[in-house]
This record gives sequence, structure tokens and C-alpha cells, in this order.
Amino acid sequence: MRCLARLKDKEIQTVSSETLAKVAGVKPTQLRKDLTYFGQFGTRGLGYDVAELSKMISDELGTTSLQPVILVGVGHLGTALISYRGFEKEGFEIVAGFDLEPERRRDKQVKQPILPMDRLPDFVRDHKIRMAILSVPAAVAQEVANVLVRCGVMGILNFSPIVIDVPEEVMVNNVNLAIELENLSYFIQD
Amino acid sequence: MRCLARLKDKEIQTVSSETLAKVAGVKPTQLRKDLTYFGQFGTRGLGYDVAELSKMISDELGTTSLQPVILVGVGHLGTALISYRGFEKEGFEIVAGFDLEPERRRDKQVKQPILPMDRLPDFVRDHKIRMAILSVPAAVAQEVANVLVRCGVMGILNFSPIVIDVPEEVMVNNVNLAIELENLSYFIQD
DNA sequence: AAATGTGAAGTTGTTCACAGCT
DNA sequence: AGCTGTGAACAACTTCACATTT
Repeated sequence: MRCLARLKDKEIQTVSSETLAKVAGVKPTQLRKDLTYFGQFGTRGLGYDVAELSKMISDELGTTSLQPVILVGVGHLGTALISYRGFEKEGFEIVAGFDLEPERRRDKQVKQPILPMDRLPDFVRDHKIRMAILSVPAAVAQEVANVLVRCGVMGILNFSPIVIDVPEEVMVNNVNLAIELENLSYFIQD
Repeated sequence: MRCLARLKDKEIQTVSSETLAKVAGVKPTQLRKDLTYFGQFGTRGLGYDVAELSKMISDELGTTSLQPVILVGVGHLGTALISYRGFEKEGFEIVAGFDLEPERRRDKQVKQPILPMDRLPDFVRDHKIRMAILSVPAAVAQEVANVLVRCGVMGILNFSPIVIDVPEEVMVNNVNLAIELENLSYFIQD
């Protein structure tokens, strides 16, 4: 999608699997194979229509409407994430932060309200929040996750370096910065 | 490793594949199969010796000595990353930040020096830097990556939402926060 | 009895090779 | 001529089933 958006910006109307694969960092056959799972979109001899393909994918991904997200744990990392502009372009808005110490002095001014934890349940219900970003210390991550699940959150983006245990209908995505570095480090031993 | 460390803290000396798999979020057979690629470490009827297994993995992962890393792009996200404590425990130290505007006012005080871009090549050479964290805007990510590669950096942890093109001996790991959210969002449509 | 280690079976994912459109 | 779409071949990964060991 991001690659297609960039092509659109350049007013390129048609793209071959070869070209698109190159910029997306995958192999052409892979790309074609994957696309066929959703139907036929290309024109043989020509390639894919950028706008059409883009439309298809966004339909497939579901409602592209702005989705509200909350962030729990407004510490170092949380503050950076809550101020991060990159989410909005993709249809997500962090509407509020929650923290045990909502009044803690944060150097960056954050436009979203930072609320105490006990306001979380009502907020989630009232704003029909379905996803949360979890950037609390490891020691309390499971506990906070339990609260989120109990309030009806269905997806958690977990930045804490532990595996959190949730009912199977709840989806967790882990982002572990140390693991990413370790990974790199392992593969660059020469 | 992280799970084993936690078990060690609790002074648990022996663990079954079943238990370890549970806390690591994988399946027991998977875990056993994977471990056998490095040899036999378990005791049938008993399980794995936590210390021994831990030792084996750290040997396998290579030198656990502190590895110096630089961070390029000390903006919102970069500032959070450079102040993030989680890396040190895993053997990485961000030793310096680089930015086009090194003097830009940053609200958080950062203990590492923030240097101008033109100091980067010498710094990398002098400190034998092999890995870099790239948290610059998408528009300049490729350009900065080129500089890093030219200076001899072998691994890049890329936070910008574009695919960067590097020689194949250079390893890139991508972390894309918006993609993670999208992913979640896709799987929680009910 | 409890748990590992592992060949075999099963499943999923990737690439090839090329027929078939435009 | 160029490029897609796709069955078939291939490769990688996961799980099963159970012999084996403590």
C-alpha cells in the first residue's frame, strides 16, 4: 500500500509485478501469487493499475476509517509513541494516554489527555476503543493487559519484553526493540 | 533467553519443554525440535537444566560483550530510543546520536552526545561501530543508509517506513509501527 | 511416570516454467 | 513483445507419534 501510494504521488498509473516487487522488497512471483488470492487485477503485457490495485487492497483490509486507539504507560517510550505522527496517515489516532501518574512531568507537550488508570474502563466503553498500545514496564504488563481485556479491548500492541497471556480471541502483536538488535547482531557476525 | 533469565531469578533449576514453551509463547514440540539443532541438552523424564540451556544459547548467539551502536535521527522517536533502558540489559549500548541539527532543543536530557552528521564517518571508524539505529524521516532514510553503509556499518535497525536498499552483505531489520497496528486491526475485525 | 529426541507425516509457503492475454 | 496468472515442483517449517532414556 505504501509503495502504491508513492507511485500514485508520482502519477504513475501502471506498474509491473517486477517493479512493484523491487520497491516493496519482495520477489515478483511472490507478489503475483499473493495478489491472485484476492482475484485478478492485472493486465497481461501491461501490469497492474496502481489506483485499482490500491483500491482493492484497502477494501480487503477493511474500513479505512480513522480508528481510535489508546496508549497505556506514558513513560519514555510511551511519550514518543503518543507524539508519533506516522499513525494518522495509516488511519489510526491515539486519542488518549493512561498512566499511574498522569500528572508526572513530561518534557514534551502531548496534545492528547493523559488520564489516570481508573478512568480507563469508562473511556474504553464510551469511545468504543478496540485497540491499545501497551508501553508499561514489564513487571506490570500482564496486569494491565488483563484490565484492557476485561474492558473489551480486542487488540494489543505490546512493547514490553514479555509474552502476555490473553484469551485467544484477543490479538497481541509484540514489538521488542532489544530482540531486533540481537537479531541483527547475530546475522552480522562475520 | 529472557524466559530462562526469569526462571533463574526464581531459582528454578529445571524446566520442561512444556513449561518453557508456555511462557515463551510457542509449542513444546517446536521448542524441542529447535533445540536439537544445536545438540542434546535435556534429560529425559526431567527436562532442561535452566543454567546449562541458557549458557548454550548465549554461546550460540555469540559474544555477549557490550556492543556499541549509534542512532541516527534524534527526533521524537529517536530521543525515546536513545533514552530507552531496555537495550543495555541485552548487551547493547547506544554510544552516540547523530542529527542534522545536533543543537536542536530536546526536552528530555539525553546522556549521550548528539553530534552533527559530518562527524559520523570518523566516529564509526574510531569506535568500530557495526550497527546503527535509523530513525530519520522517510524522505532521507535511503540517503542516510548509504552513508552508513559507506562507513562500514553492517547492520541497520530501520524505523522509517520505507524499504531501504543496501548491498546484500548488510543486514536490515525493519520496525514499522504503523504496520503493526494495521496488522492488529486486520485480525480483530469480527 | 515423566519427559526428551526424532523420523515421518503433514502443512504451509516459495519458486519455476510456461500457457495465455493484451 | 511483455507481463500476468497458475499448476506443478520444490523447499521450509510444524506437528505427530512414539521409541528411548532417566
